[in-house]
Amino acid sequence: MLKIGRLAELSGVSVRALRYYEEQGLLESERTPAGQRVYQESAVERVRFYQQLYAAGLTSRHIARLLPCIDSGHTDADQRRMLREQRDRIQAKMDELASVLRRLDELIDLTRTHP
Amino acid sequence: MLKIGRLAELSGVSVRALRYYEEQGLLESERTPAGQRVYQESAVERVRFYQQLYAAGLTSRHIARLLPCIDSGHTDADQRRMLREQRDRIQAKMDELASVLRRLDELIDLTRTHP
DNA sequence: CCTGCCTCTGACGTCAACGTCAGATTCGAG
DNA sequence: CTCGAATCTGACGTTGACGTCAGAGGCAGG
Repeated sequence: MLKIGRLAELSGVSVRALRYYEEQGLLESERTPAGQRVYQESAVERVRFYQQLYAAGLTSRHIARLLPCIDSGHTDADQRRMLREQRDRIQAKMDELASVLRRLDELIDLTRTHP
Repeated sequence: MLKIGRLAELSGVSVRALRYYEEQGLLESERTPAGQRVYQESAVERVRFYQQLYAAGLTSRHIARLLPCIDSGHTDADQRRMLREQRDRIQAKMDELASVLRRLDELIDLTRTHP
């Protein structure tokens, strides 16, 4: 059982971010009688996963729509379509990054021989 | 010789974006006597390259600092450091994307067998 | 000369994922 | 009990890459 500050530490995000995730419907929390948030240990992994998804260019809304798949393993046609959509988008982005990487490497080589 | 609307068409960005690039010092333009912008054909390629760099997570300022390397092929120590910095950042991001891709693929597999 | 589209500058609007601040509570160590 | 640290809600601020709108002027065809 973690309080919000501890979860923030363990998962490497800010307290504000965790409250924001809850606001967006991504992260549930129990409450103490006084109203303080309490999380399961498993929340650490979940928050880290969210960070990866954000870094991959998904929005809160995308993630919210993926949650049912992640939690239940069950999906309707729409969700499966979205999963593939995001998958393809990420693949495309990787290709683009690879292309930029090659160009930067060329530049680096070029400026090593031409200082 | 291209006017701004034509360049926007050919390079796939908005007219507003082109003016913004100029504002940020990324794109020069000649001017007609009446003050309208005129570009070389080579601007098309350049703008497309900028789009790739933006997509790779660089900011206008980053790109502006890279311009001397791109144009002259000469660099000082600071610029070389920055080139490697961006290169490494992009590599790290690709690794992260690859990781997310694997997880999404797992999910897709899982939801194919568990519809 | 008229007209409809293009372009100009300048300025405010947008969107997402938080940062930050204020003021009030609550917790926990001593 | 006390007092500093952590937490709460609510609300406004930030940043980057543009979108959008207003008002004015330029350009080509008929």
